[in-house]
Amino acid sequence: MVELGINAIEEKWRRYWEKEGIYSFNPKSKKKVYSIDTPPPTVSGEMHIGHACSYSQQDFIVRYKRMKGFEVFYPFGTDDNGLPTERLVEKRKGVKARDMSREKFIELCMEFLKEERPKYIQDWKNIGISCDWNILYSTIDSHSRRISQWSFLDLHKKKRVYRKDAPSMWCPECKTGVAQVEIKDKEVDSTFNDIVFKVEGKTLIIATTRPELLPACVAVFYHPSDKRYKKLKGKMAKVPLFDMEVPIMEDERADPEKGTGIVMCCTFGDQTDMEWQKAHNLSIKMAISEEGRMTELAGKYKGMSIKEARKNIINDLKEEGLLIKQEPIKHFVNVHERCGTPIEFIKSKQWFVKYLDLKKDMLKWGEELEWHPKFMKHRYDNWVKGLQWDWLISNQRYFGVPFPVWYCKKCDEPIIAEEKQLPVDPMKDKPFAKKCSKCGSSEFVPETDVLNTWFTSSMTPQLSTYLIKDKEVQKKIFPMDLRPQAHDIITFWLFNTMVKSRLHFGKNPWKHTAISGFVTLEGEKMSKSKGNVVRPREVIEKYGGDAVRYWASSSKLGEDINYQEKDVLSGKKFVVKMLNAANFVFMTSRFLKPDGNLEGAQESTKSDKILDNLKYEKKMPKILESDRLFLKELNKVITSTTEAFEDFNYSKAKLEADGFFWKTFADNYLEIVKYRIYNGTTEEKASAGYALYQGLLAILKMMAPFTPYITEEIYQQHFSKNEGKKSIHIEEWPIPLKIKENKTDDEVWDKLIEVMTLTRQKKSEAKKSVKVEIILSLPKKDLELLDKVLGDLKSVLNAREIRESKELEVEFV
RNA sequence: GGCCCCAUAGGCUAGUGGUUAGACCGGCUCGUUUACACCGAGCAUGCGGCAGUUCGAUUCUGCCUGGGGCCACCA
Repeated sequence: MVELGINAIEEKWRRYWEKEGIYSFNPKSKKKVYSIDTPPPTVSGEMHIGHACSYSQQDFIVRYKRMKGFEVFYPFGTDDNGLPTERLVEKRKGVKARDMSREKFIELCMEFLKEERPKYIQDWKNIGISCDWNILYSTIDSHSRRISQWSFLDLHKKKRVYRKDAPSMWCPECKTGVAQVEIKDKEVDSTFNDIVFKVEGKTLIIATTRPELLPACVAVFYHPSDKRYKKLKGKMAKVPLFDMEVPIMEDERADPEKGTGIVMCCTFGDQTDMEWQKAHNLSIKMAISEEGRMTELAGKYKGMSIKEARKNIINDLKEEGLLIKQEPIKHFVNVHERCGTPIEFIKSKQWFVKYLDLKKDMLKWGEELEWHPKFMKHRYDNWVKGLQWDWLISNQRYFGVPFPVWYCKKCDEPIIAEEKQLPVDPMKDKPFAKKCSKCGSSEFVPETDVLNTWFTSSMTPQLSTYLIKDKEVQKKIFPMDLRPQAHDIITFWLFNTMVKSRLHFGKNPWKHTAISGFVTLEGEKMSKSKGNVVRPREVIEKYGGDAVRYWASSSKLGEDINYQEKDVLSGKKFVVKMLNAANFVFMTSRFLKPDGNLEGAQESTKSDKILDNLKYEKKMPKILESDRLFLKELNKVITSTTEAFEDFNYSKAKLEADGFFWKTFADNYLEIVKYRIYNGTTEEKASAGYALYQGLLAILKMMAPFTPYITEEIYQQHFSKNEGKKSIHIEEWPIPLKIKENKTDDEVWDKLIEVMTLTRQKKSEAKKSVKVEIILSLPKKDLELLDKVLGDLKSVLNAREIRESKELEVEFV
């Protein structure tokens, strides 16, 4: 007696697949390559159910392609550089990056990853993702650093990167630069203050929520069509409290409806202020420091926090009679998602990728990509059309890929590393150049910024492809066939990868993109802050990886899927049913008897009497009519499932294959042949046996992309010795069997099922057992139609006799 | 403010210019124990609203309503 639970079965095959290299990419293969740009998940401790879902969905497609005969290149990577890792390490280790040396912190991050990464990757293995785990990268390893830095070098050569003193988003609380993804909207209470400016001694009232920015005021704007202020054009306005005058200018971005219709521009209160600064070439005044305190510019308010300064300035304005009105309002501001502090714009030297000039091309590139589903392209187009800034790629952080750059200590000229010295750490390494090409100085200072994490992850096609050393093979892999990902990062990952690939290689990185939806719980997006998260580890533990995948296959590509535990339970039911059906087909002694906790498969000894084990016949024996009709139905479902897969419509494929298995195969066909299996002649058994064998094998193959574990279990148990493959997952995708056809086949099969259903109905209405013996009467035309299957019909309905009458009648014996 | 997606039984969903609109979970009525009670058979319940196109609309178009999302703005 061997106790065999579902988790143990899955574990067993997972090990087997790795040991046998079932999913290994063979660079020497003659087959056509199908390559996937697998999303590298951010190492975050534990897999999210959304990951489980979207990686399963891409895996369905990949497994199908593999069975279709492609040499599949399916790498895996983890995205573990940058802020998310820093935060996780800070949280787990209870440290603050800024309280320790940079070196020490980086060391801590690396240690943490070494520990955590394998555990994290295991989650992906557990849901049966069929990656080649030997083609593995991390976005912080030296391989990735080299490629990321090469990307910078190449873009520099192509004059696509530049360094500029520019404002960027900054969190004064965390004292760090902040990326756009880390920003969220928050509604806050604020006050609209009507403040008095003076123009030639006359009062000009301007409304603002940020009076503390008065010292940074550089201009005053009104809308060109605003007649109230037209007369002020070209004049100067005196800023209250601060002894300075600023020009009054026209700009369409000023909204006549808002406040008093005239607005002060302070560098940098918000994005519009930055636009104005640029558009009108205004001077730059920084009233707030990186520490979040008022600068010298603020005079007597210097050193105060933003809040303190606001309070004090308002009091002073009041005292001097320069504050006319205060109105409490609620409005949305951008805040740092971590601490909820409103974002400031702080001017600093940053690196950018120049791409705003390419917007038209970007739209064309998107056009050349095949989107699944199509409508997801709108997100991309929308984003491109709305682009207003070049791509900021430098971050003032610690744990990331360093810029391969030094600066001349004397003249600040950048010195770029050379390709052969990559990967390079400018804080440890020296540039090859001995002297500054501009001023001849030989003293250099390293760049301490790191490349933004998207700068590296936008190189994933190269991060994986370059792990294969053979250049000829690389050409077969890239451009890649498929980029699967979720829709939330179209504007980041997909877009940036597209840009990089175009700038570096002049071509799209992939042919297709498959965009998956989100997992919701009771209709709402899952998120930690809402507390409505489901942990896949627990779900897998309880129901198995196959069951989770089965659930994930029920939603269409691109559509959100609602998580319901009972849907995962359905997956587990499928697994059990499958095993039991195989058990019947082969009449093996192995018997799965699930107990309450769904643990159990066990060997039992109930073998003896049950007919001969199914004998494998490669050649088709003489096929009886109902078996032939069943195989025709099988052919139909093979065709439709294949078509669905070709269209990336895995959910339809699963629906068809699963429905065929449960209804046609298990509930109907098995019942039809049961009597023959137990009591038939050799010929009758052989015919049924052949159809059962081929039917089950095709079902297993069609379901293999969805439930890889149980299909492998059954394949190994019963089929591999005949079929000769090491795994069902490198089997050939089924094709319709060659069998004779008659015009009336569909009609006969449908009639057969109809008569079965109606008879069962009569029995049910009479509250009799389905097995009760009857005398069945059928109209003449039905009898003629069913002529060749009457024997099976009799046995499946337990009819003593089938007679002719006007309509279907059931008489109980 | 711009754009995108969705709307089918109590819940979650499939699907179609003419169909008895199909599953699953749940409900109800039964049955079964020689593959399977995580089973089998049967029953009941459904196309958000208004207009248009059409011989015919749940399906196509427009608007409305409701839900979800992306982007922008937020003096």
